[in-house]
Amino acid sequence: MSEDVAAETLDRLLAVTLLLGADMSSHLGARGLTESRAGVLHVLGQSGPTTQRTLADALDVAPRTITGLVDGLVASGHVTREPHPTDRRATLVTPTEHGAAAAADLVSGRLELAGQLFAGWWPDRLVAFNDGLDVVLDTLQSLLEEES
Amino acid sequence: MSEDVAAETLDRLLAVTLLLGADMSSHLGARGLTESRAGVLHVLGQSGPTTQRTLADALDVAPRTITGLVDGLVASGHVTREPHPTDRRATLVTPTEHGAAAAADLVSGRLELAGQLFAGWWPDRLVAFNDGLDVVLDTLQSLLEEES
DNA sequence: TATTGTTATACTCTATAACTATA
DNA sequence: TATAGTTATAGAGTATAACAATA
Repeated sequence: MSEDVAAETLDRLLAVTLLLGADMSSHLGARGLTESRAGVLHVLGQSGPTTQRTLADALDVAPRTITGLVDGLVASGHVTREPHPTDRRATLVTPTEHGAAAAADLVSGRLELAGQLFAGWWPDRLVAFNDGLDVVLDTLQSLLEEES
Repeated sequence: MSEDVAAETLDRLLAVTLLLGADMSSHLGARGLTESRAGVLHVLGQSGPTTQRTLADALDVAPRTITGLVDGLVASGHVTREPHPTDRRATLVTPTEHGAAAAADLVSGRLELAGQLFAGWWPDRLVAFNDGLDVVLDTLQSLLEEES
């Protein structure tokens, strides 16, 4: 009985991830961004001009991948490559005005989405749902640590 | 105040989707499958031998994409291409024993994951969480319809 | 010797257009 | 004429290995 409900819940959770992903990437596409490139922009928005090596570590991705992502962001005018002031090996990736505006748009878009999703919820329900997500998050983290 | 909680909740939901995706694909990778190829196998498990055209419609993907996915599944021994008995244009994609076993494994793996995630939850909490997900699902569907 | 970022290469997924064989 | 599946081509993301320049 409870197992059926658990399976249903997982199904719903998976369906939510699908739709959430679709919604996010439709917003990104409208701004000429992809998910990975938006991730780079997001890190830049929080840390300011950043080394590609730092970006690779922050996004847990190979340095070569950052090269490609930054190539794309430079081509679309979201970002520039500047020489590092003290380390001549490194380059600093810096958002342009256009890129900073896009990053700000994404943040406000996420706030708007949060509002749309949870607007009609009375506080207790929202808090309970949030707690539930927290438990799921912890469990998933433990599971992933076990596997690795 | 409530807006902050909403934003936090969305953040947690996004974090859950990330970890869930990581967990799923680690299981898939262990079986030599990718997400899309597992989707093909899943459809085959439910419908039996299937035309590539039908697969493309079921997965909402271009026919050319199915060609690639089936190529991969044939190479990994999960699937065979058989001539269609009456329509010589079409090919029937059929799971091998290995493919059928992998599909069954994925189903039981998902049940196991559901158990691990929600095992310790008392029924009321699980039902409430499930209802919350349902609301989120409905809202997301309306949002996506608006956009398109 | 270690690190930064590159080129080279390869694999997966997706998509469009043009084409062949068949219905 | 329409359909099934293909080749051709392209772009996105990821990954490994080898390498140049610099620390």
